[in-house]
Amino acid sequence: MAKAGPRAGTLRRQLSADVRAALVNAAIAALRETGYAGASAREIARRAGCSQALVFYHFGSVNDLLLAALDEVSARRMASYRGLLAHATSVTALAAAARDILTADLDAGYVRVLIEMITAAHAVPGLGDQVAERLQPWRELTEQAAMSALGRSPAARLLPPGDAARALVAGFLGLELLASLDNDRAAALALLDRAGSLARLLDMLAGLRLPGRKEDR
Amino acid sequence: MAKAGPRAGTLRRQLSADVRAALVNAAIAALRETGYAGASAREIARRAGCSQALVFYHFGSVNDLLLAALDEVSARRMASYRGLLAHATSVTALAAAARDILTADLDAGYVRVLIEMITAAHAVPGLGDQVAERLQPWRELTEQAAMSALGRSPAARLLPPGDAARALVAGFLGLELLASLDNDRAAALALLDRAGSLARLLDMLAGLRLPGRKEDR
DNA sequence: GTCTATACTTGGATAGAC
DNA sequence: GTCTATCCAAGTATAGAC
Repeated sequence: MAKAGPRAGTLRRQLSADVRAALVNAAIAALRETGYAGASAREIARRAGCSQALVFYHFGSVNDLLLAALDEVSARRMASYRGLLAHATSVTALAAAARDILTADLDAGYVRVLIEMITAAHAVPGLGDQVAERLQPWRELTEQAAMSALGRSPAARLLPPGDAARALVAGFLGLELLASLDNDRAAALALLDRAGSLARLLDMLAGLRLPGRKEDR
Repeated sequence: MAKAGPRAGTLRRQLSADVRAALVNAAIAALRETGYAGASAREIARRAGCSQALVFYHFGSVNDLLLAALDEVSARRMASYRGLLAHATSVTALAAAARDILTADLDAGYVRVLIEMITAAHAVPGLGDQVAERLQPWRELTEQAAMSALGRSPAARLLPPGDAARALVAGFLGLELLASLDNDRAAALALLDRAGSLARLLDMLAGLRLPGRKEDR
């Protein structure tokens, strides 16, 4: 997280890193609670308890700080969920994991941060590519999860993992938007429970058909 | 569209209505192309070719103009799609209609307008309820479509129309977000083609099971 | 009804003291 | 590295001429 740090790890350097971390955390909170428009240098500095000038000293511009905040969110998500998804080897397990993940994301506001940056990217020139870059690892993780869940079942023919991943990510984003609008995340979670039931059906069908197939030598 | 208009429909009144309409159209275009943050009174007036002061004269505030723009978008969507969805009496037909509708929405930028307002509602106090109000008819239309598509098939047990409608709306929003980010709507449409294949499977399953049921007297 | 001009506010970014 | 002070741009909203 430190910029370079080759020489002696002095106290000053440590304090400076603290400020950077505080600014990033404040930026995440501001994005989540007041949106991109409300995430101004002044607002973020107020939350971090420091001067507004430090935003520009440490990050160059507000946008670059917000991108650093998005990086941090991505890193946290990856650390938490990679393990959760690694063992989802059935559609049922994938649906259950998706439910846990959405719950955590809604609580932590990670999806909100993502949505704010995606929406802002539409208006701010050049931001789109940088946001897309940071979304990419997440999409890959989702695709991998879809692959291990669908496995070699016939469902993979009807819905390739790439498409499944896109649908899952889009679903997360859309559900968060609706949940934030009516301030009701229970409905979103109920929907994922339904998905769980459908997943069990899919796994059953896969189980019925798999033995009858005659490929893979 | 006119405010009241009880007396003689003079030329002046007509011209005034034209300005109102021009402002609403300019607001829609601004929301679509520059987002909520870029949809300022100055920008909208520039697009409408009139003075910035007229925004406040006719609509009182920028937010109220943007809500009028959302009303107009809702009205146009309803007029176009109600007929399209009325005859979707199978999941396959529903998927096909959804594909046509998403294509039209992406081209016209209607979903974009909606997303901008939903996202803004998160930050602007009091806006959420007004946006939710305007989203309601759309949700009802979608639910009705889901009902007529699922009909009395067993799928309706696993996925009630209300949940199906929520999933559809969330999917539209999420797909538009992703499509705008990578500037690629082909991927979103390809996904809906996949949904079409799955829908055919669902209809087949429903057809297999329906004859064997013994209720509804 | 429509315009120009302006008061007021907020935000990005920099300068310079410490 | 961190602060205060400041410049400049852009936005909302209103006043007043026409």
